[in-house]
Amino acid sequence: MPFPFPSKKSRISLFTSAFHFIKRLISNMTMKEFKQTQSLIIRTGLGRSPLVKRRLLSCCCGRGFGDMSYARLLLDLIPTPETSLWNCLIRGHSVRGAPWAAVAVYVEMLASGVGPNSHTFPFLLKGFTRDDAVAYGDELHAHVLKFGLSSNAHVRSALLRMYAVSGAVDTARELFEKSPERDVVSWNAMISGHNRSNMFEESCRLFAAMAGESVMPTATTYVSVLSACAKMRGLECGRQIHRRLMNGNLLPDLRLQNALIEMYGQCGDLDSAWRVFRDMQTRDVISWTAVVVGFAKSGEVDRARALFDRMSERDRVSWTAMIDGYVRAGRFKEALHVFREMQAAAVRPDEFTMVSLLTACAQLGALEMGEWTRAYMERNGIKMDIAVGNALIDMYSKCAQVDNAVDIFRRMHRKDKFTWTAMISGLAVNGHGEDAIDLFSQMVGTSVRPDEVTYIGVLTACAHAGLVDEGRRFFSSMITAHGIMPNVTHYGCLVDLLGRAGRLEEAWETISNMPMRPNSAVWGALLGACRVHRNLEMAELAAKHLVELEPHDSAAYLLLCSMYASCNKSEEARKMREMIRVKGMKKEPGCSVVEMDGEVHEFVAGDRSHPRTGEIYSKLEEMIEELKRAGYVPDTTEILRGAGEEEEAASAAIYQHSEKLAVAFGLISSGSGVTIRVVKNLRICIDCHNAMKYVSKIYRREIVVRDRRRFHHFRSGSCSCKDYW
DNA sequence: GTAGGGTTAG
Repeated sequence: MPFPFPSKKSRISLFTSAFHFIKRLISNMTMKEFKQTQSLIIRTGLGRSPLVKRRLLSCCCGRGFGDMSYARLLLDLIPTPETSLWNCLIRGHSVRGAPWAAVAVYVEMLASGVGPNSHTFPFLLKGFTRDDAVAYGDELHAHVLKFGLSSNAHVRSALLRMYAVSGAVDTARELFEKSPERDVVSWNAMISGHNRSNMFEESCRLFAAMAGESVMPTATTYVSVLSACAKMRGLECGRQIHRRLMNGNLLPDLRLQNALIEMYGQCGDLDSAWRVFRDMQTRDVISWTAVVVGFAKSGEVDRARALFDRMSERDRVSWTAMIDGYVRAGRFKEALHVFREMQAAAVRPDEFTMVSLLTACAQLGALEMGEWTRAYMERNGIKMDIAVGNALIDMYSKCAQVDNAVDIFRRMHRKDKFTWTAMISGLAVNGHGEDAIDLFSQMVGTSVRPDEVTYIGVLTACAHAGLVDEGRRFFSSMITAHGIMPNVTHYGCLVDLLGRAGRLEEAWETISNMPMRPNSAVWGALLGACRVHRNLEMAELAAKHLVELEPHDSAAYLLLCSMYASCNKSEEARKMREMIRVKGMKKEPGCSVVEMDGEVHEFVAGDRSHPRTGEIYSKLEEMIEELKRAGYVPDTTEILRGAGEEEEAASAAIYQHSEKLAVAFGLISSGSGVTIRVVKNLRICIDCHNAMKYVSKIYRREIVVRDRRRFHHFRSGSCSCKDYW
């Protein structure tokens, strides 16, 4: 039944109420119902009205509903669409995360002879990511100027945001400072933009400057500034803002309370974080996640887990935060377990989850799981961003697969300092010192600046490659060329570098002249060098310092013991053992992990907890016999024992070292020729190092042991470390 | 008939 034909004025009001009706109707509709409604509209004659066409188009482009190709058809039905209609289409593509399509529509609009208006650019730029901003940003900015839209506040804020997401804070600032008026939205865009570029002090400075210009902050402003305080651990600044908020009228506000929890949590003030959380009337998943992260980061991962278990809703962020909490706590197996729970809960992981997962794999040396993670990303279309790339490089390096790490490195289009640092260190610890140094010179040729961690990789590379003079040069160039002051770790590398090369006097001199107190790593490096270069006198001095720094660790004494023994000073060795026993010093329990079929198996010395423990021990027994037949003699100098204990007991203990158990397990649970990879928490002991060489030869297996300091690739009876470690 | 700024994870 057609509508009656009333006067023009009442016709407009009738149409208006019809539009509102249609709008309400359409908002919850499927596309099919929408098309049915549309045919009804056409039949009633309403469809001829440009207003109705616009409404239909607008609904089609809305979020969560509609169909862009159908919207396109509708637009094509309009003879000469004006800017607002094109804007609808542009907005549709933007909210659907397809900024390139939005740009294409914009270009088409221009080609059809229609110019943009002040609404066009906010729509167009809203969906821009970093890459879009880099690709189209400057040209679109030129369009803004050409069409005379640069004085519009909305357009300017959209441009500010665009420059901020691409990391071009300087351009954003220039635009901001040239603005005729700076309203609160543009200040907010500047503050969040600096947050995005990790320039948190500048965010706080802008916040102060804003007050100087009497611009009233909004809730958005406070959220951004609190986030900056959180990231820069600015607890005092954060507290001041909290006080201001309590005196103002903005609280309670969910987003602000979440930002407060986050700020307190990151700054380590868990009591305050908990108080804010406790006093909230309504909490969302972000509130819960923020408090879980707070506990996890302050080392209370079990408390974090207890809260996590109480969450009624868990999204990918909360799951990832929990995984990361275990990674931070060094509980990598549990991290992997949480990931499996996440999958069981059917929550889709993203690239953040992958980074945490890969970090756990790297630390465990779990290559299979790491490879699985990579394949999982490809299967599920999780994008490999720069952080994922960095995590992959690290994972492959820590699993001794340098070639794969290099492959990832080469394929990364963008590289940040973490990328370069991961690759340089990866090459260095895997024994490719020269390549690491080559890479460093390439890095210096780019705009990416090395930091103190990069230099640790560089110095490690020099040490492993025996490049003493280069190492010394790099050490001075870090100050002169890059303004980085060496810390105690750098001095440790330098001592290691000189010590390995047998320049013990220079190493000693370095320690004497360093501007800070040497730590145990520095003395440990010297002691290790003394052992290799058989300088008992200096070793005793180094050990003395080491014991002062770590009185409960027997490592230094054990090393001395073995030196006394090899210098035929058995009486000193005996006294040393006696002292260790009397002082009740403990050796940190050694622990080795080995991955088989994607599962991580953990062994401590004398471990009998493994389900296949019977088989493992009989293999171990057989293995020791084979080794002995081939000429292996157990070396028990590093074994703690009392005066009455016999050699036999000492060898029994040494046979059950965790890495031997791990290798025995590897031999029974993998096919012939398969490489066995073991990750140990301590340095590998002399006897195990020797035994591994025999195993690699007798069983024709490649064995890779990653210990606390480096990799040992055992192949055909010898080790890549050339017996220096 | 439509618009700009924000928070949780690496």
